Amino acid sequence: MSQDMMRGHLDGLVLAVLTTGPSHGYGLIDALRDRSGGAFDLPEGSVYPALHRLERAGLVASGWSEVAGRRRRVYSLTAAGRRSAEERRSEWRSFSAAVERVFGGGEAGGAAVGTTGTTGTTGAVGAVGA
Amino acid sequence: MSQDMMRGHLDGLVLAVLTTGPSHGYGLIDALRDRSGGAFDLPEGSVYPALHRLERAGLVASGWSEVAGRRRRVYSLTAAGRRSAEERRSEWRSFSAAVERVFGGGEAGGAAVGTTGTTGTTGAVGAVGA
DNA sequence: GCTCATACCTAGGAAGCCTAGGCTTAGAAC
DNA sequence: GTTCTAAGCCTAGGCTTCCTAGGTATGAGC
Repeated sequence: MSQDMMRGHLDGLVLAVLTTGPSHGYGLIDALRDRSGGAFDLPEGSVYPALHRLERAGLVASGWSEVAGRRRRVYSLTAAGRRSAEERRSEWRSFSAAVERVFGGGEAGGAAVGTTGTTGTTGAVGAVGA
Repeated sequence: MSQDMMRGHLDGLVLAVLTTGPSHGYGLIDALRDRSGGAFDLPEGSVYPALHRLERAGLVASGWSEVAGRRRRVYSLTAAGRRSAEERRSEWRSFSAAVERVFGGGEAGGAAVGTTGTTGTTGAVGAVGA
């Protein structure tokens, strides 16, 4: 994978994980890694701020729980969060489909891209080359 | 669609459009809008800096052309740009598949998310609720 | 002459993610 | 008993990227 492709997608992914049940920060990181097949191995510095952002926005709620003498902050979806998770999923689908169209359109080699109506001019390019 | 989901994807999309042939800034905006089915209607302030960035990186080359008395800066892929376009496409495919797995995994309602080995504790959460 | 569409450009701001640190507790190692 | 590792949490600061909002110039239509 690479740098920051997931800008703007993290929140949706976190919400998606939380639709399966409450989780705490560390567990969420693991869940994201597992469910993505190892592709998303997010640093804590990404996930915790995201969770706080989502809580501020009222999409998740948190509570402390004590497990084996250790404090955990457990996050779960609010009603708004559940709605938002659905929205973000369908937004992702649209986005993904659009990207796919753009990437897919370039398959067939030579077709001109169309320079806004004024057709037949694109070929006459000066000093442009590989 | 929404705000800035395409962070980190713009360059790849621009390169993808240019694989079908040279284009200038305005034409590229049109091509992206058309090929995405209207989803990507990018402002010039996004596209021009992206083109300049790509040129600095050696992935596209530009040349001026005169069309109907108007100057156009026409961009085309370099050899490195073609390689990069391919790379970014396959990166997108991986990324997209990973996101799909995360979004898809939440379908079946109640399955616990797994809180890092220490199983059977996630349910015992304090004041967390919708 | 005015407006609109084409066509280019840039400065500045906002947002998001990551790097790099710091904190605590439990359990294992020695 | 001290030290180390892992589980957990957190934040400040920086970098990149995109968008907003402005600017310029030409040709066509009225």
